[in-house]
Amino acid sequence: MTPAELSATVLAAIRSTVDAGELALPADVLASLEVTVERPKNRDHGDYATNVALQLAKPAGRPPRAVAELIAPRLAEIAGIESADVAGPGFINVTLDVAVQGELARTIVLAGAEYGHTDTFAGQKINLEFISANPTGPIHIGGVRWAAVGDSLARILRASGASVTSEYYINDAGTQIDKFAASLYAAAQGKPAPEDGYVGEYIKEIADRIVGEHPDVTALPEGEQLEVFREEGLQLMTDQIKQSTEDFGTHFDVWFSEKSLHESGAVEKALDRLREQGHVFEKDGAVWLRTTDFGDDRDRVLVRSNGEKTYFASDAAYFLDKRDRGFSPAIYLLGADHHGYVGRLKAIVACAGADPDKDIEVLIGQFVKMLKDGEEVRMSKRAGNIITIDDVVEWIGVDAARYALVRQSTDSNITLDIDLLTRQSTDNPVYYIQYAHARMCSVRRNAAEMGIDKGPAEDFDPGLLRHEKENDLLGKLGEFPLVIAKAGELREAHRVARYLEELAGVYHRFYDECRILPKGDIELPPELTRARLWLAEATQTVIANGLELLGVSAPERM
RNA sequence: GCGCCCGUAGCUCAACGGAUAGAGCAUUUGACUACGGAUCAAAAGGUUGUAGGUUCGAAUCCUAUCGGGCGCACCA
Repeated sequence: MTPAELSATVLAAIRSTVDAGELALPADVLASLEVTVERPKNRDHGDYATNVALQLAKPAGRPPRAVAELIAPRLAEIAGIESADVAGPGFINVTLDVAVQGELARTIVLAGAEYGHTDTFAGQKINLEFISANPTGPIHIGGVRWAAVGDSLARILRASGASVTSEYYINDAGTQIDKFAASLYAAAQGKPAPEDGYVGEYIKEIADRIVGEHPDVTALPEGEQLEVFREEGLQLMTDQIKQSTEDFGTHFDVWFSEKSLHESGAVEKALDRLREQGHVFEKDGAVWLRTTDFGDDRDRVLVRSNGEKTYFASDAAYFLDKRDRGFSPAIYLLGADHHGYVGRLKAIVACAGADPDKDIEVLIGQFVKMLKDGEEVRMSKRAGNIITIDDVVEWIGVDAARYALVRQSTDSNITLDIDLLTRQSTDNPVYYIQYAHARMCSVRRNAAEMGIDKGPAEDFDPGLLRHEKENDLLGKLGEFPLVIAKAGELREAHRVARYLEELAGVYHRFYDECRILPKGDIELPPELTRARLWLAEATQTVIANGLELLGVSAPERM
């Protein structure tokens, strides 16, 4: 019995208690009631515990324990439930029959890669935009965090049934691109970089490549040269970013060009649509959007008095484009330096007649801080000390990098010690998880050599899995679908990572105490060996499925 | 000044408003005739920054305050 099935069972028991006239509950309370069951930390509290009686105490007008005393006996009568006891302030602790619990192993193995997937977000069409760093340089360590988190979030939401389009917004219009072109031009000419230009080593490399492919370029008039450097540089830089993210296991379904919004007239059209909604006005020769109507702290300029459209105008056009493509919500994953954008983005949505509470979500992630020799490293493109996504991959590999970045809540600043990273230290918990997976694979290899396998599904006897460590493991395996759904609902990918660490721990402890294969004078009933092979394979399945959600490999050997 | 995020073990971090706040690293001590020791067992480590409040129950919610990070453009 899975936790979800148990929740439904508890709900049914409550309904029948109400139907029998033993418990009075307002109809709306009963209709909207969500029963949660959880694995108690203390195993004296049964296999699962629910606090539903505590929640119902007030609407029922009865003490929580009294409510629990009504529900528990009905649960205890249900087939598969060994006992249901009232404890503490009114928790109901449920213990399942061993075989009912063990059945989960067969369920998981048969479901395979599908286990953990639910239809929680079925029907939702979600747009998930992340990184979207300017194509004027390689993705640095800050962007890498979003590459790991955003990509994992996309996978998690898909696993819970959502249709997700991952998207990278390329800021290929505007003055920063002019500066980029001018910087390339200067580098090619051997001149010092322009003021406020881009300086890194990569500028020289790109300039050299362009000159290599267009030997005549330096002979052209300056204006034409700038045009070549702009177009070619943009292309090369974008290609590099695409390559880097793909190498990192992060895939974008859509690469969206800001320039295309201008060229297609989408920005103009967006301005018209906002005008129709009545939130556009003119002042001091500029065109403004009255975002203060919707909680922004000041109104924003759409078209400057010199006639140039602002970045904000293309932001508005971009959101409308997403909306026209049918997404709700459009999720933006932004760095902490952009949190001031939340208000204005929401205001765009409201001004466009959409619902800022439903059609857009802005997730703010905190920065990655770096330590070297015990001191914080301040990156600056000017100082040429930027650490890129490719550097990180080269040092520790994709698995360790993605894991280190995704295992922590994006609400927290994280600190990465570069010395530790470059030393490829094995204290990264990702190895603990991968090792559990590799260990299971090794057991299966050994079993195969001994001519043993888990046997056909109909011969699996779930009632044999009665060891305490087996019970722990089964309980943890059962949580997986809920963890994924919760991580998706809260947009918190790190929950999956933390869960896998717990699961790997429970597996290692099971492995330590419960021998799977016979050896020498260790006697093991063949049917127990087979049952444990089912359990171990179920664990392997869940670890592999979980790592897949994080974009981390599940190696068969390490 | 206004706004967003954070403050939990020596360090890095967890904890749908739930029962005795948990892991890893580091420290101390055990288990190598190993189904892979990249493991396991155990010890030690905490007034959840501080002070109030809300309730059956607060690390979590509210208020104040202290400390840290990041923002407050006709820049992109």
